[in-house]
Amino acid sequence: MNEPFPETKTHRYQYDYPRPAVTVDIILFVFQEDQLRVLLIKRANDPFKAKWALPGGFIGENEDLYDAALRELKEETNVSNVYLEQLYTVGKPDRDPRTRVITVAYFALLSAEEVAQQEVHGASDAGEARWWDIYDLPELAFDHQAILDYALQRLRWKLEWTALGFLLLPSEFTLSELQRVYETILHEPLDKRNFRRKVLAAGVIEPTGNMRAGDHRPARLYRFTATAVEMEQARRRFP
Amino acid sequence: MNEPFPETKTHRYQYDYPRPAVTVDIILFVFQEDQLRVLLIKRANDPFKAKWALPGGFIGENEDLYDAALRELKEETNVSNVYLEQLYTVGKPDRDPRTRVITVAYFALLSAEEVAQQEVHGASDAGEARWWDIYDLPELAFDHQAILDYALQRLRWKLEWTALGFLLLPSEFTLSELQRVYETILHEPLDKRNFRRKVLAAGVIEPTGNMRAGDHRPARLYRFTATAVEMEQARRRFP
DNA sequence: CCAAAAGTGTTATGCTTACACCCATGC
DNA sequence: GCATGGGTGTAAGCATAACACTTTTGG
Repeated sequence: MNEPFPETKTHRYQYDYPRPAVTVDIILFVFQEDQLRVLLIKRANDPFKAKWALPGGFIGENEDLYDAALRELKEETNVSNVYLEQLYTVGKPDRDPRTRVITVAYFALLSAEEVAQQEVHGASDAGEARWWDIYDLPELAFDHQAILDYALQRLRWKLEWTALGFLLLPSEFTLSELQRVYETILHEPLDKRNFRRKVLAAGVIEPTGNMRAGDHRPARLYRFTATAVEMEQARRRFP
Repeated sequence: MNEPFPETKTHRYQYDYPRPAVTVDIILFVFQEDQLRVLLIKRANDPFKAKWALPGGFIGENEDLYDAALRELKEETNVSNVYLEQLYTVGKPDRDPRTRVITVAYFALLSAEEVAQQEVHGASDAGEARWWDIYDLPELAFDHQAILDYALQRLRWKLEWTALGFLLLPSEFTLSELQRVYETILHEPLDKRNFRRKVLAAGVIEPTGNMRAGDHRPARLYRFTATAVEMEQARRRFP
């Protein structure tokens, strides 16, 4: 073996002009225990050691941005069936004190069913990972608070104009559960009758015929319709 | 002088991991002669030699993405007073055959007044530059057609939900002129009375008191209100 | 039988749409 | 006086918002 560099040295990539490092960070939203939560990872190293940060990492040499986000998500949370949408690209020169980093932020929605199936805690090699209530966050590393604020803004907006709410729920859900998702994300109470009329009129959900037995009167279960899913799939990607 | 490399060789920038090149490209819209137009530059070199491409270039080593877009715009068109908004980031590994390039696309709106003041043709050192009717475009280099399609979609959407139309007009304009902007961008005819009622009710424009003398009955001139401009300024930036 | 959540209709209001004619000016 | 674009109102239909009681179950 005739390595060009000794083993203790890393390989060097050389370019004629300076290049920034490019990462993807992911804002992964879930709805658990009547809370809207995001996944954060406690940083093991400086800078911002012991602060919480969005999961993410460097893009591969021959990897599409979307694929990189999927891969990071898979590495961190072991989920693959997820709604993923590009959010924004940040690139202030000093946002990472080590080197120039440009970050393409994605936001992701994970259904409750998949959250239950996955073991997310400690899944990261970057440090401790846990879910945080969006309305009770710790101090965040880098400019991640601003990215998260923007993600929440976009999520709210999409909720009002598209039919994204059910992506955070299991495949069968009651209208009250759906309403709680909306109320939690929008952070305001909604009128029950108007909510039901509106969501039913939109034609994005249909009754499954099943009922959810509970402590009290059983509730009709709904699923989202195939066309609603397709519409979101079509909208989510560039262009 | 003890240069580490001979003059004929460029300096080398070295990193431990591969890094993509990062560029900003700009979709610059103007409204001229009842057409919605974009600025394109004819490529002088391969790849895609003699094809038309969006103006853009590499980000500086210590330059914010937004600033890079502003600088490129200034270099290409000599304009600085412009509405600029981040559109999308594309990064398919093979979109540029030479090397891995990630492009942050911005879209920009230039008022008619400024277009008139600037000399845009030939302003680019990258080759011939000219305005193209958005509905009669040449074949484009790279994935620029897809980026442009997306920019147009976003422009239409913003036009319906915000009050962006007047950014393409001179500071004083008639309601008919404003309506023509909307009709051209949305690519559909609008009802004159409804259009006027709606735009006036929105409170984003106000009469200046002046009249435009023309071939026929003079038309009232309007300006957009200070609050409307501020609202757009506030909305445009991340977060 | 009581607590708790599910479910259900009507009215008033404002917004959107469709639609046709007179007005002021230059030539 | 005529051609050209500027300017104006109304009625119908539709979506939204406000609002309170009955139903079904488990304990």
